[in-house]
This record gives sequence, structure tokens and C-alpha cells, in this order.
Amino acid sequence: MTDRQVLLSGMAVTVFRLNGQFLDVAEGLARPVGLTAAHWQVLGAVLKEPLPVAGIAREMGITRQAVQRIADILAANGMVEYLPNPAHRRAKLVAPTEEGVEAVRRIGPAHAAFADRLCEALGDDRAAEMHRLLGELSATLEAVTAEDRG
Amino acid sequence: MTDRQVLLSGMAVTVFRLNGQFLDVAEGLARPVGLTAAHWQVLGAVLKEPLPVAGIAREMGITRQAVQRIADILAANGMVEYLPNPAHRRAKLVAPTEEGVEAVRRIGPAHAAFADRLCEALGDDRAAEMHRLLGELSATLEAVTAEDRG
DNA sequence: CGAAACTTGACAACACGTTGTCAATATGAC
DNA sequence: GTCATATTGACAACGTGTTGTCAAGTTTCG
Repeated sequence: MTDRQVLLSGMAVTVFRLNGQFLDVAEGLARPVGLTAAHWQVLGAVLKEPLPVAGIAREMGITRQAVQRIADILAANGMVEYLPNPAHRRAKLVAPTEEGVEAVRRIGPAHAAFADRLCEALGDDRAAEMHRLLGELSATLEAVTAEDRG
Repeated sequence: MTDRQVLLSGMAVTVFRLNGQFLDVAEGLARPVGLTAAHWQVLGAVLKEPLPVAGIAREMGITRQAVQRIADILAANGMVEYLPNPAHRRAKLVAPTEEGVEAVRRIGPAHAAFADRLCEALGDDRAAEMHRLLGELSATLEAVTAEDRG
């Protein structure tokens, strides 16, 4: 393997590990209020304004089907409800219930506390810089893979 | 939400997206030789030396069960074979077959080509620096989450 | 208006990971 | 040597995502 191959593989492995770590953090924050990370994310997507399932999927960058599954579970648990959509008869709007709003609200303090500790461990400036670099890596990756498809 | 909460969430979302991007790249490289990303990774783990399933899992940082599933598929496809383990009667060694070695070998050129393009897009120095920062973020995250469990 | 194209939700099959449990096998302390 | 403990592979249930297909609803355009 070339040096660059080793570097690429190393980056990928590290990103896979980071993915697992952030997921674990999210699960840990969401569990106390009876949510999973995925439930939290879907619920969070409709807090600002109700959206149809396909709209949530677009916002989250995953498929409609994955969101549909979560939304149905949240609805069964009384966290969200399907409202009629004046603009589209089939695409009902997913809206949080009182209980759903309250659940997300209760995650706030622990979420803030963890964010504080991470930022203090890294330093606020370095944390912001890392976020910027992550975004840059993602954009570069997008550009490089687009060459293949183009 | 505090600024730090926004930053944490932003990092997480970006890492989730990066995870998907690197996964897509790996799938794209592995598919032409009839492998998935997960198959490639397991196969790669035993190229240097045969290992039992639990050993592969430790090296990859995932559970034995996940590796077992992949190893059984690879064995069914003739990419690996189970060899008797002199040191442990139950824990057979997973060893690549000729076909398995050849499959991985054939990924090499495309792997190298992609690594070249990514490193040239980022610049070799910046790429190496990013890898370092990813590792630092992972280590910091590990330390911060360890506080919770400790 | 009406036909083609697109979007949406429902359903099914699958890939990849997890946790939990069990029996078989090693390992270590006494 | 023996017994408690840890490791290992097998099996099952589940969570989260994917692709593919279909019919119902919406939009576009001639």
C-alpha cells in the first residue's frame, strides 16, 4: 500500500470510530427520556415546524423509508401525531405532541453539559476549527467522488 | 440551545455524513471485485495472518457476532476458509483463500487512485493534519465520555 | 382537459450492527 | 487436580439503515 492509501484507510477507520462515539453519546443523552438517537433526531427535525416524512428525510439526508419507520414508532408512543396536510392529501404532516416536545426539552441540560465538557477539553477555538475542518473534508470528499460519477 | 450545543450537534451531523461518504467510497471500491465494504474489511484483517473470529472483532473494534456473520458469508463464497487452531480447539482460524487474496489485491489500483485524488485535492500535508485531528477528536471524546462512566 | 412525469407513503427483502443467552473450551488460583 | 472465571462460537431478537416495487396523489406541459 502507498502512503496515501494508508492515510485514506486511516482516515476512514477514524471516522468510523468517531461515528460510533458520537452515536453512543447521542444514545446516552436520549435514553433517559425514553428516546433513541434516531428518535431524537427525527423529533428534533419537526420541532420548528411540522413536515411530511419525505421532507424530514430530505433534511436528514436519509431515505424516506427509514424516517417512516421511526415516525410510526414515535406516533405509536404518542411523541408525534400525523396532521392533515392542506397542501397534499397523502403526505400527512408529522408534528410533535406535547409529550414529544417535553421529551426533547428534558434532554437539553445534559446535552449542554456534555457540549461544555467537550469544548473545554478541546478549547472552544480548536473545537470550532475542528468542526470547520470536518466540513471541509466532507466537501472535498464530495467533490472527489463526484468526479467518478460525472 | 447554547453555542456549544450547536457546535456539538454540528460536529455529530458532519461526522455522520462523513461516515456515509467513506462507506460509499469503500463500497464503490469493493463492489467491482464482488465484495462489500464490510467483507473487504474482514478479509483485510486476516491478510497478514489468520485470526479467530473474536480476534478479528477485537482488531476491528466491533462485536464477535458481527464478524462471525461476515466470516460465514466469506467462507460460503470461498474467500476465506476455517483452519484448525493449534492454540484453541473451538476458535478456528479465519484464513484467506487464494481467491480471497486475489480479490483484495484487485482493489489496490482503484484504492490507490482514489487516495491520490483525495490527497491532491487536500494537499498531502493538510490531509495528514486532518487525520491527526480526527484522531485527537476521537481521543478527546473518549476521555470526556469516560468521565461519565468513571 | 388529459397524459406523462414526479412525489409520496406502504410493503418487502436485505445488509450491518447491537445485546443477551447458552454450552464448550481455555486459563488461572488455590 | 479442581473449581471459578474468562473466552469463544452459535443462536435469537432487535435497531437502523438500504434498495426495489407499487399504487395513490400532485404537478407539468402540450
